[in-house]
Amino acid sequence: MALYGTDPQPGYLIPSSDRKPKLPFEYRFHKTPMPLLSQGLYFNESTLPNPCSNPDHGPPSRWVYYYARGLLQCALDLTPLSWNLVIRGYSSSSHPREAVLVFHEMRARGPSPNKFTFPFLLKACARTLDFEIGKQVQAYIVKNGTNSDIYVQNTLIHFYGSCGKILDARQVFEEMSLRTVVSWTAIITAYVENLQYEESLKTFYLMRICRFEPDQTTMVVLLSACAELGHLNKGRLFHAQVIANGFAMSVQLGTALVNMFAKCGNIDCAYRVFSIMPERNVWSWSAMIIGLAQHGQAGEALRLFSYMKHIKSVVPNYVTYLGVLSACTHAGLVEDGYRFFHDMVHVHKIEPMMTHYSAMVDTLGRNGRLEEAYKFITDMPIAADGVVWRTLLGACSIHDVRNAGDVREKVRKRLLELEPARGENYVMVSNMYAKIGLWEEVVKVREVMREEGLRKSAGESSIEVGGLLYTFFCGDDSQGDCPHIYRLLDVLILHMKSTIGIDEGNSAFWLSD
DNA sequence: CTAGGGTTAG
Repeated sequence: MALYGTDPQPGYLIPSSDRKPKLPFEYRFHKTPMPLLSQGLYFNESTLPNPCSNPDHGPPSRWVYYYARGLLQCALDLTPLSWNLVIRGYSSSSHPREAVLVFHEMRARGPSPNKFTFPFLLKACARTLDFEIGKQVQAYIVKNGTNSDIYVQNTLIHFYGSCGKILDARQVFEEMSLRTVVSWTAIITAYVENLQYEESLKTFYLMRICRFEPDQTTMVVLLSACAELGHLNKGRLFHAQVIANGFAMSVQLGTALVNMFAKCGNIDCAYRVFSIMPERNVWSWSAMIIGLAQHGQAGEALRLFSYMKHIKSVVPNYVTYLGVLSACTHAGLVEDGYRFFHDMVHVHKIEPMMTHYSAMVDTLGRNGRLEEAYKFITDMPIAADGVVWRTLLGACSIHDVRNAGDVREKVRKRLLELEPARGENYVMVSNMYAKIGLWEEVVKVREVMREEGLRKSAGESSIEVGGLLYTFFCGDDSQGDCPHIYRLLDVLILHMKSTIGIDEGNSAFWLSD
């Protein structure tokens, strides 16, 4: 609930049958003095403030909403503009659903919605992922005759993309008679949001063939696609285009570049971009901290975090803490992990998400503190998910497996109860037993898998060689010289064993299945 | 009064 700030609670509807202007219930019981409608209108249509005109200024105070709604109720002969402003306010607030309710009121007793109404309304539907409502809105748009408006069409693409309906988004895009760079970016974004990164790049090439020039927003989206694909060469190319086009290094563009370089394995370039960014916010800092943590530079990540907080006075958010906790995991800093976790909850009032819990479990587990990790899980205020249990099971497999029987068995039981249909879990359990030589258990687990018809779903990875991206699956031998690849892998494992002392069990664990 | 954007573990 803390997330909702001081907004009014949803579900409040002004009864349309009530002719006499009356203040809403919540309005009457509000503690702070507020302007009374009976003393005349304090706002008119042109001065009605947009409660969310600048999201950086925090959530709007609740009376702004009540006042706006009271105004809609009391005033007669309102133009669509008044309604649109209230719908706009809600669509970018933390209660976007309310925008839809206001729209219903508008249809029931207000003027006819116009072409400005729908972009706001669809934005609200996109934010609430309300596909059914949005679909109805689209039908209404067609009836209303505003479906040829380019703003409406672009928002429709965005809406369908957000709801995971990429085909609907594509259809809207195809049927457009006129497109702008915004339309192209919207459909490219829809592909990225739906994890179809290759398709997003293809659409970009098509965009270029149609002689549209990308802008900053397009580049930001493409860079995030490169980051997800790990496609450093493409990312570099887009970076070059950013420079060649003379695009200003905005916060979003800089953050996207930092993230792309970090995800593609070039932490030095990430840091270089980060250091020349003219402006940074918590997202930029988070991207850099996560990048450093993922590259094993935990000390640097924590130093940066401290610098961000104390010197730059940037307030960390839950993503920043993901990076910080992951740095603690990689550096084996259990006590620091506890301390950061505590700060996150009690100083910054951030409610931990499952990922934060699993990072803590990972930190404890990797340090061999298996009992403690188990207790941490059972003390969590929310039920642990499969990821958390798998994290701890993984820790049981690498730490003192022979003596960890107690925790190990409890974890195995909980995991298989929670996700009995997930093949990967059985593979993990079976490998763990194999490692400590409990072969009869291995046979039992494999038996269960066979009976239930369970298989491990194929893990997917990709690697860039000579500018070409190769995507492959677990056990996939379609990539040409397979024996050669495995021989090379053996050499690499041998090298790791001799340099950092990876033990036999571990490499067997990695290579299984 | 309108459209598209960055950060999320193992």
